[in-house]
Amino acid sequence: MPELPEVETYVREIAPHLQGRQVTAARVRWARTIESPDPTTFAERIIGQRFATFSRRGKYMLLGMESGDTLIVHLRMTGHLFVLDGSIEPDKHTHVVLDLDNGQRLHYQDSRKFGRIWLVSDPAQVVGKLGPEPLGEAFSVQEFAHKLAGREASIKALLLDQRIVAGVGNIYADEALFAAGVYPARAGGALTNQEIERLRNAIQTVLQRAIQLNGSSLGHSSVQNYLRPNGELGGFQDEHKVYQRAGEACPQCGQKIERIVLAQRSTHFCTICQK
DNA sequence: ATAAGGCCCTGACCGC
DNA sequence: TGCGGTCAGGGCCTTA
Repeated sequence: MPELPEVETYVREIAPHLQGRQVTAARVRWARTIESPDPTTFAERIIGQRFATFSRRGKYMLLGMESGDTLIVHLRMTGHLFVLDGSIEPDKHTHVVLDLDNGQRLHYQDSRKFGRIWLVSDPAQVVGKLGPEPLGEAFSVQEFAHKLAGREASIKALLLDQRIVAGVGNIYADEALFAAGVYPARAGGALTNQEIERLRNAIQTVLQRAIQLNGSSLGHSSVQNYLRPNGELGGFQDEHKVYQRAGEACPQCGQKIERIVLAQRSTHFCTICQK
């Protein structure tokens, strides 16, 4: 599922295909994909606009238009963006199609229909409540410790809370907790300063390595939850130490990796290495 | 304010 | 082969 490294890869790889391109037509084939404005207004408003800037905030892609509007895309579980030749017709899972002035088309495809798209004048109305970027200076040990202080919820649940830190999802939460040697069910407020620092560093290390490898691709050919815009797989799934490896040997100690459910999410960890 | 549970969705997968 | 049930999960919403 697209988390920070996957969205980062998306932004980087799709930018050259969209930079400077003008939208000449827009089709919304599944209305609920467009969160704001309403789908009809969305289509009218985006026609004639030109892509100018490309960035990411948490798991949100921010495509800045020349007009000052921002096209915001959240891929959620199975969303994909592809820039394809205009001769290729959208498949049944393609919910939004933008025609471009060079004959190509931007397809938004999402088999589970969880993903959402916004066209707004102020991105803060969508991403304003997010916590700090985990790879930025704002994600300090002190700030992190402050957010965890007094919290009874599991550290796993808190890592998934985008107001605490933006961009970490189920995969990278499990991998970072393993790398930091922290048991996922521990109450967030019970972590020592040393553990909080280890966890912050682990989040950064894991995310940076995943970005280097263009993210993690999991799933099956027909329900591939993440593909790069060119259709290729990411590479970090081969370096997952615990995620979706229940029953396999821990790469550090050989103990069997366990799977439990926390915050309604599968959670994978080593009973020996994570305390 | 925090925590927990439901909801949205569809395809894969399992048991019969 | 077909059918029904279960599972996965991000973010938002409701409930306690």
